[in-house]
Amino acid sequence: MKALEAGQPRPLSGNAGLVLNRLRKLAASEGHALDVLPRMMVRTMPARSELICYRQGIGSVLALQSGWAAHVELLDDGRRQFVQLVLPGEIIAYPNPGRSLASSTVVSLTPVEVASWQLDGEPWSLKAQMAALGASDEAERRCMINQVVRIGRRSAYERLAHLLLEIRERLIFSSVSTDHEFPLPLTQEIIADALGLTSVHINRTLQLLRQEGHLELRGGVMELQEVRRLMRIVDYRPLFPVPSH
Amino acid sequence: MKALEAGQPRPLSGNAGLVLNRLRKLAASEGHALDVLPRMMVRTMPARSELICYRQGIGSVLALQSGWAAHVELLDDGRRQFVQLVLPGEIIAYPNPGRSLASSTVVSLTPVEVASWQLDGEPWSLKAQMAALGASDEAERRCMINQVVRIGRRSAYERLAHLLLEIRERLIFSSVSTDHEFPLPLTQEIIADALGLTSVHINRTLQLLRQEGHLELRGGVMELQEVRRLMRIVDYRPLFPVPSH
DNA sequence: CGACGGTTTGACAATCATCAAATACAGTGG
DNA sequence: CCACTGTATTTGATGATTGTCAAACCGTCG
Repeated sequence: MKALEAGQPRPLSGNAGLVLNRLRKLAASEGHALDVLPRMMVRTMPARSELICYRQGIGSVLALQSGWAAHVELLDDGRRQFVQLVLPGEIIAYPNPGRSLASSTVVSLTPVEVASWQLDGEPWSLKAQMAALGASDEAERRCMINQVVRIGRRSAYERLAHLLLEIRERLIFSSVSTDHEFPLPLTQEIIADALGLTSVHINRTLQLLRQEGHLELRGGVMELQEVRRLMRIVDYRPLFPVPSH
Repeated sequence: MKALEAGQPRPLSGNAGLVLNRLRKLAASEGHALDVLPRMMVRTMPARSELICYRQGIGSVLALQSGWAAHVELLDDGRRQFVQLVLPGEIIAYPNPGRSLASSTVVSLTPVEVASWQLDGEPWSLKAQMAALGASDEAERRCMINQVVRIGRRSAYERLAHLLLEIRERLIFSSVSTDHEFPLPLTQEIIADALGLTSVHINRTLQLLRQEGHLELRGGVMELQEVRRLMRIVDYRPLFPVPSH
């Protein structure tokens, strides 16, 4: 039931960058202005750490300063399902008034830096923070809906392409990647457990997508080709409203 | 984008029963006392109505006074996935400060009565209401996690049994059914679209479960046999903490 | 009765899982 | 720098689960 033990917590010096930036954007989308966050602490943890544990109390806001994580569920015969990925910059969990127990377990998929801070401050600041967290929650919910539809009603081919498109969009939103390339530090087995497939099948599907010229993957960097076309092919709908131009 | 049009809204006379009862229980689990709700309106709608529509504004709390509904997603080639069922007594949607747009479409699966009321009142009452809605949200999130794991990592046999067990538990929690019987007014096609399978396969799996003596289904009433055993077989974990005794 | 929606059945095909082994790759210590 | 170890990827062969298509059946309602 303990978690978040590795690494010494240290105050965050320079860039609260990713996290703060993303929360600003989310707050803005709700019509709130978010300037600064309370003093952050950062803790480094290796891959496969439990960042939070189901039913554990949540005292502060936790976010991924860097690295990847996921909400995970295990069946008693060893089957594993990643319910939802948590990408760099995104919120891991936060204390929601009234329900401050974690509703699922979150593990790191890579080495991570976990930022944490108390949810407080001046009323106006707090309001902006809550708005940002609410918007984050909302986005998370949409991702989970995507996840259900992907797994429930799409072929392996579609699942994989759709997930990659979603990762791309979320990473772009958090300003960690540009239009056509993004880091993908996941093993094929992890991808499999995120998509309800086997790693063998992920491997073959990946090859197929590569053969058909939809993607290139070298050294943990994914490059999707002709994103718009791929979106049409697998019926991908943007999570965030597209800026009209 | 319009919704909730059929039926005349009428004030709820007698029993706000199910909904109120369930919210009371949820509030209590958060340490709040919920006595009464603001004046409710009830509206009757046929099956297949859109109760709320994705991105539609939500002005009041909506709950299922009676009947069944579901959050639904459609792919452009006609594939359908029910992301989550909404059972009698449960909340359909409510205006969350900061994010008051519906995050998915909800349709009725049977004729329904939709109760609605404004989220207001004395501060202490409002607080209790928010606590109840928060707890409802939390339960919903757990259901969605269940849904992802079911679809992602379980066989057809397990999926069906697991879903039935979940429906049973939720209906018991809302006091609409007793220990060993519950109404199941869903077609096999609806169940299929909830489980990411085809109706043909649902049919065969149902027969199998029946043959093995796990269930009996007559006239829309489901009777699960030896619930504890079935729970063990499909690794079902209760949504709500079991009252210790 | 006829029509309609839902269920049931059968034959067959496709997708995806399983198992096992080979290959590539990264880190570690000599 | 190289062998050595462990983990991740790739490949092949085979099988199980689930989907597809089509038709028959059944109950209800007009």
